[in-house]
Amino acid sequence: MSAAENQELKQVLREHELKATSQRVALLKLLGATSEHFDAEEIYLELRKRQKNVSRATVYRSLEALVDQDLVKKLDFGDGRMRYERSKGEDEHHDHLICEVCGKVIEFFNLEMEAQQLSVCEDHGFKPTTHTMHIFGTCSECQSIN
Amino acid sequence: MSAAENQELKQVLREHELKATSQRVALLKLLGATSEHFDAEEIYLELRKRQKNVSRATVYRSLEALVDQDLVKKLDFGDGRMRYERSKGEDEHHDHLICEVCGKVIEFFNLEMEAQQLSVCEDHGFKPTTHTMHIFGTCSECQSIN
DNA sequence: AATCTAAATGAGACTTATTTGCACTTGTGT
DNA sequence: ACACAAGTGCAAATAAGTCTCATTTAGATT
Repeated sequence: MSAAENQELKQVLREHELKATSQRVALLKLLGATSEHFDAEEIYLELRKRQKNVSRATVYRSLEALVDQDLVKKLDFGDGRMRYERSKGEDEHHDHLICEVCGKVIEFFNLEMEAQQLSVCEDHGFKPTTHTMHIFGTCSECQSIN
Repeated sequence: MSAAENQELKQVLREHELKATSQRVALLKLLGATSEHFDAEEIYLELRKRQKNVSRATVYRSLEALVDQDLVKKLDFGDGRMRYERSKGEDEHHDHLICEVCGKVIEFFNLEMEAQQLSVCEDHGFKPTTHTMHIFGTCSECQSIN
C-alpha cells in the first residue's frame, strides 16, 4: 500500500550508502511504525509474517548496518538479548524506565541528569561516547493492579 | 591459610540460608579479594587454578544464589557476558564508567544523579527497584596513550 | 533494455554464554 | 553417626548471535 513510504525509506537507505533491499525497507518500516522495542527474533518473525523472504542472518546483518548508520538504536535491557528501536530525530537521546511486571518501557530524558553525567566524567578525566541508564521497577499501572 | 576468613565466609553463607560448600566459600573469597569485575568463565578458571573441584555449572549456580542473596552483584556491560562483583556494605550502590579501549571499569557514585533519578520516577508514577547507569568512553590513561 | 559487479541474502553450521537433567556427593540438623 | 535435602559434576541442551559460502540482486554502466 504505502508506495510513497517505501520510496522514502529507500531514499533514506541510499543516503546512508546502503543498498535499498526489500528486506531492509521492511525492517525500517516495521521499526518506524511502532514505539516498541523489538528483539531480533521478534523482528524476524514479524517480517516473515509480512513477506516470506527474510532470514535471521539478514535481520542481524541489517540491524547492524542500520545501527552503524544511526538509523536504528541498539538497546540492552540486561536480559540477554538486544532490543532495537528506530532512531528519532537528531540527538533525540533518551533513557528508559523498565517495568519488571509487564515489561513496558517508558522513555524519558532529563537534562539535569545528563549534566551530572558529564560532570562525573570530568571528575575522572573520562571522555564519554555513549551511556545507558535503565531504571527497573514497577510502572504506575502495575502498581494499581497489584 | 586464612582459616579465620573461611569461617567468616561460611558464617555469612549460613546466615543467608545457603550451605557453606567449599566452592561457594572459594568463590566469595575470590570476589572479595579484588575490586575487579570477573565474568563467569574467569571465575571458573581462577577457582580451578586454586582448588581442583569446581564445575562451570556450579559457578553459575552459586553466582545465581549469591546474587539472589545480594551477596554478589551481577553487572551487564553490554558485551554479551555478565560480570560479578562482591556486594559492598549495605546500599553501597555505585555506577560505572567503562573504558572502551582498555576495558577498565571505574566505579562512581553521585548523589545528585540518584536524586534526579528518583525525581524522574516520581514524574512517571514509577516505583524503582534498581537501576544501571553505565557510561562508555575512553579513560584518562587511554586518552593520553592515544 | 541487457549487462556487470560489488553488496546483500539464505541456509545452515558454528560459537559463546548460560541452563538443565540426572545420578552422585556433602553439609548440617537431629 | 545418620538421613536427606541441598549442592555438585558432567554432558547434553538452549539461546542469541556470528560466520561461510554459494546464489541473488540493486543499481551503475553501456
